[in-house]
Amino acid sequence: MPELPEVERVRASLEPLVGRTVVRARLRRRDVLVVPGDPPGGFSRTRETVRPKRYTAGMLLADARIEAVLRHGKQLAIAARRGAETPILAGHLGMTGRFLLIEPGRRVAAGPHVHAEWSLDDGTRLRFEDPRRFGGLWALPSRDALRERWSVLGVDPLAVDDAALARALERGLSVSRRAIKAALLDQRVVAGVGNIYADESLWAACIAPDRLGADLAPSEHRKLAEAIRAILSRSLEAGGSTLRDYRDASGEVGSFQAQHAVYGRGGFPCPRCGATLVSGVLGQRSTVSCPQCQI
DNA sequence: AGGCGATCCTGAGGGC
DNA sequence: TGCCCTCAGGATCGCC
Repeated sequence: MPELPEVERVRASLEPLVGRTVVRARLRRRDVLVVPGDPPGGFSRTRETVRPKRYTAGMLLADARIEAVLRHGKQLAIAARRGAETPILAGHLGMTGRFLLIEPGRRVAAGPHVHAEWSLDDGTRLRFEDPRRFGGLWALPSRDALRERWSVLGVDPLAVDDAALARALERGLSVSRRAIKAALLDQRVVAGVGNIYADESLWAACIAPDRLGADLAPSEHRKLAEAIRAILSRSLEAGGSTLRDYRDASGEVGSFQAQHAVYGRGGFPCPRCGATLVSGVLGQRSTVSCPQCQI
């Protein structure tokens, strides 16, 4: 489950693309790409029959020069230039999505879930694969379109402080009148926290996941903001958490899973107080917490 | 209007 | 050993 640390590693490992020109782009599965005119979630997710819009290789950045690889929360974007145009290819890894960079001359067998492939002017190839297809690609016409797409996202967890967290939690009833864990999973509140780091952060801040977001005290905003920053930056240093699928674009795994205090550790002792960690379901997500020291 | 349940999808892993 | 069943989970849609 790539969250911010994992997505940031993927972004960094895609940096060698900057300056390269895409000489060939190929889409193998039309339904992993959302193009202008498609329903927002992609035509395959709508119940009614929607005729797919035409897509062009240009939407996948063919003949464009890559200028930057960007990230906001868990969202990625490859920004490019083709003459006066500045096309963007945005991406989300979902649960099992991967970008894979293949050096010139290297052969890597393609599995059954390679949905898009690119060739670059130096012979490097790029693949997007995603067995479960919770991820996807979005073709955007401009940087403004990317800004608009990202404008709904909340603050960056690496920079979140108590004031920003309090503001996000108090912004409307929708965010505050629900469990703090559910609020943390909402990308409009803090962009980039997912199930693993929500549980880890709440444990580090000694806050029970089912507390209402609106009921947190100012001191708890501070502790939680500190916990989110500390855990995400430690995970980033460790290369993220590799549970099953996660790899960066060079195929490297992360090691932060060895430092998880609660995620996946239900029934085991709390590393802080020794009480048995309890796992349950909150916000439709498996949730592990310490019943004794998270209050 | 906001909150929450259902939904998409495939492979890993447990049980027998 | 091999099959079958359950479960994991981000984001969106639709219902209350």
